Amino acid sequence: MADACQHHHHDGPPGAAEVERALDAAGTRLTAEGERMTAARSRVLALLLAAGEPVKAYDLIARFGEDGQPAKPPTVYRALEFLERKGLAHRIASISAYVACTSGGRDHAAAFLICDCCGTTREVSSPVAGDLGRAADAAGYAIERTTIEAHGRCPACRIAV
Amino acid sequence: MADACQHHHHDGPPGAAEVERALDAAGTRLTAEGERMTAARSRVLALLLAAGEPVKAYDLIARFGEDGQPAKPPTVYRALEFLERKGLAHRIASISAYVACTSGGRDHAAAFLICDCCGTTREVSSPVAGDLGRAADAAGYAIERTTIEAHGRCPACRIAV
DNA sequence: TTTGTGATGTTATCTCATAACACTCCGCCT
DNA sequence: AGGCGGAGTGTTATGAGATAACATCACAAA
Repeated sequence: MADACQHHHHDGPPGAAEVERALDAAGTRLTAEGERMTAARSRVLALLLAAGEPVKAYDLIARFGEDGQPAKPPTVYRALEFLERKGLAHRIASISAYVACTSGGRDHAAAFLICDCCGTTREVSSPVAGDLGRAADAAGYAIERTTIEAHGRCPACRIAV
Repeated sequence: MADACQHHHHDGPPGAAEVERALDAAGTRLTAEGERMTAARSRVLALLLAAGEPVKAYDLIARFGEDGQPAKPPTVYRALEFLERKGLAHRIASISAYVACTSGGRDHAAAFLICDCCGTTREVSSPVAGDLGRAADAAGYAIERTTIEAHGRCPACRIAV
C-alpha cells in the first residue's frame, strides 16, 4: 500500500518514542474509564501507531507476533473493534483498512483525506455538524455514525510524478 | 437486510413499469454515449431498481437468473463496476452493498443517509463542495472521489419501535 | 471479410470478517 | 481463602466479499 509511487514523502511514521508515549496516554485514559488495555489491544494499537497510515487487518495479523508468528484473525479483529469503540482507531471502509486516531479523541466522528498515490491519510474533523448534518435534519434522519472518506492526491503527490 | 424490524415503512420499491422506464432511460443515455447496455448490465440494474434499497452483491448473484439460476460472481461484479463508473449505481462501502442511483445522474459524487433499522437509504446531493471540500482545499488535497455515508434512523423508524 | 476491442464465460483463488465454544484471568463478595 | 461472574482470549472452522487469469464471443470499423 505505502510507497506505490517512487517520490519522497513527508510525514513518515512516528518514532518508537512517540509510539510509546501515545500508547501510555491511551492506557492511562482507558484505565481511568474502567477499561483494560490488554496485551493484544496494546500490540494492535502500537502497530497502527507505528505505521502512521492505514493498515490492512491481515497485515496486522501477520505482524502481530514480536517473533514473527502471526495472530489468529479474531485476536486482531477483537482488538480493532475495541479500539474503534473507544475512539483510538478508525476503520476506513472504502479501502477496508484501519488507522490509529490522530485527533486525540474519544469516540468521535471523523473524516479522512486519503491519497491514492502514496497511501497516506489525513484525519480531519468530521463535518457532521455541517452539510451532512443539515441534509439529515432536512430528511428527518437521526444520525448515529458517519463514514466520510475523500480519495485523491496529497500535496506531495500532486506535484510529483 | 430489509424488514429487520416489524413496523410499516413508506417508500416501497418501484413498480415494474417504473423500473422499465428507468431502464429504458439508462439504455438510451448509454447508447448516446457510445456505451453498450448489455443483458448482464441491464439485468443487474433492473434488480437494483426493483429493490429500491441497497442490495448485497451476492444477493444480486443469487437473483440474477430469471429462472432462479445464480450468476457467476464476475458477471455481477463487472456489471456493478460498469454501472458505478457510469453513475447509474453506487457502492455503499460501510455496508458492502450496492444501490441504484436515484439522482438521475451521470458520474457524480453522492452521499447517503442509511437507516440501520429498516435498511433503506436516501441519496442526497454530495457536500463535496462544502465542508469536506474546504477541508481538502486547506490541506492541499485534490479530491477525486468521495465516500460519504451517514448511519442512523429514518423518520419512520425514529417513531416506531 | 478481416481485425481489433470490449464483453462474457469459467475456474479458481484471494481477501476480509465472524460464529461458536472452551478456557482463563481477575476483581469482588462473603 | 474460596468461589462466583463477567470480560477477555485461544482455537477451529466457516461465511461473506471480491478478483485474477485465461479462453471465447460479439460487434462495429476498416
